[in-house]
Amino acid sequence: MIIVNYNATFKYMTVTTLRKIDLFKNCSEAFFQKTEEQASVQKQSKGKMLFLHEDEAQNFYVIRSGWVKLFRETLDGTQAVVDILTQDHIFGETAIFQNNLYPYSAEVVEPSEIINLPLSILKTEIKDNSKFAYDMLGSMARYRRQQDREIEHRDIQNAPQRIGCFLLRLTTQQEEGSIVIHLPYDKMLLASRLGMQPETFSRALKKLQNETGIEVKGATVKMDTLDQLVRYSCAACSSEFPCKDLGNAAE
Amino acid sequence: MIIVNYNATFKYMTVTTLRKIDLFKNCSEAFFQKTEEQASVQKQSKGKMLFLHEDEAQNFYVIRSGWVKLFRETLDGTQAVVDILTQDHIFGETAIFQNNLYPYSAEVVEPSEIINLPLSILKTEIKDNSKFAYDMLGSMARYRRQQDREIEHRDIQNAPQRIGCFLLRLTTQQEEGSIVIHLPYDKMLLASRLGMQPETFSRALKKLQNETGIEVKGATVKMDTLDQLVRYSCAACSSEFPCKDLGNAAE
DNA sequence: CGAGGGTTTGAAGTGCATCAAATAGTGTGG
DNA sequence: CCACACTATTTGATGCACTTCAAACCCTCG
Repeated sequence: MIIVNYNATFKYMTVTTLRKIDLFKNCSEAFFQKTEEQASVQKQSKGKMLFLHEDEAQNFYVIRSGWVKLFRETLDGTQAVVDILTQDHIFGETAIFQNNLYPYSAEVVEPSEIINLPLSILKTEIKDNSKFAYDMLGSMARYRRQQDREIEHRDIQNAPQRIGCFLLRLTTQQEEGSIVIHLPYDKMLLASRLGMQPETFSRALKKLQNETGIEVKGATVKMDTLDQLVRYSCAACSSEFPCKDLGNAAE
Repeated sequence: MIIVNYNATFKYMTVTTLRKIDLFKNCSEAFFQKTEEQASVQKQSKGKMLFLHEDEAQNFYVIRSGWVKLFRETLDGTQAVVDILTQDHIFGETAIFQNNLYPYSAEVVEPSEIINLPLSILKTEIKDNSKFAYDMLGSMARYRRQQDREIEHRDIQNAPQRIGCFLLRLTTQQEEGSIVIHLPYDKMLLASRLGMQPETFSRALKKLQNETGIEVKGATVKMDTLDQLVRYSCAACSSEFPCKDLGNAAE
């Protein structure tokens, strides 16, 4: 009896989570009902591989909490990070358009709650609900824009600037007084996210301190104002400063 | 009278061109009729700017022939190439999802024929025709995949390998005997497309010759077999060799 | 407390960028 | 058809940013 109730709660929470996600705002009741019936939610710990690049895809995923790394690797094991996602983001969904093969591997990098849903539900909703298809196109377009920016950054920003830019995108919209940022995951991962070595990250962060007067202690970054950081990082970027609106696959 | 006939021919050709493009295969007759009425085709020469980053967007574009560069630039004029497109590819269409602002600038880099179409036609078709919306999602997913690969390449391939990889993607599927490739546009542009300086491109191409035995003369590249090139470039990539199926915005 | 990873620091090497200049190629007007 | 002007491409020399390898330090968690 306890188990049944627990599952019921879980499933209820799943739909609640999905309803809060902007991408699903125009989804049909049929969609939500099917997700309620077929979702499974799992608590995953660091290191768990959810699927591998080129795996046959049955499901897509929604992150309820935690962090997940998407990446690909070459035969010799060198790995390239595609993205690192958190709460309310979806992944694995593009397999629908890729012959049902995942275009990257997915690994949990912080303790996470992951919602697991059949791709078929999503596919049906896209085909039957043109509003949702439209929203999904918008989401893809934003993601594409973000990837373009990523390529640009790696072309024209140096390591300290890339870190500064990343920090700026972590700040919440209107900060007042002293600004405090917590790095969302460990520095090794951050380095790979930004396309550099951990050693380079460490040195670049130190340089960023000297150049902009931010204070770094462990995973905490403090500063009085964003101005310095903006002047330092955004000079080497084609976007104007409050550049957070570029969005992501789940928005 | 002559002018009228000429325009009629032009418009007829426009629709013919669009019908051949895979992305539009499921478009409605209403769509094709509207494009016939509202399309304008222009011959553009090298250097022509079609629109600027952040411009208010009214139209999207289809390339009938030639080459177009999409790029963004920082205040100091440094530019980052987003993509370089040719025949049957569309661009500017994502402005629909970006508050009607173009997310990049577009410049003609070789003499080109460009078809000019109102975004409203496309938007209507997406909303009314779920098959087309679905195809468009597929196209976006493939583009996204391609961008992911681009980031990966810049991370883990060096300059000569990136050139080799690019050459491999230029070869047509089943080559027999001696293989000849013509570089599609000038080397400066190619360099920026691959994220390197012209000087680096020149040296890297020479290195690629020494390492793989390809013969380069001007814009022509000759080789007996792809094997050498595959071994040299694809080692530093997460995709298996015939990796051309990754597609593009127009496919 | 000790083991094992994350992080920092140091030293050296490498690849690409940059600056400068020579050379090749292309289109122009005479 | 040639010479000039201009641009693309190549070559050389040098510098810098990031990587790599190695070792120390630090943290946290059993």
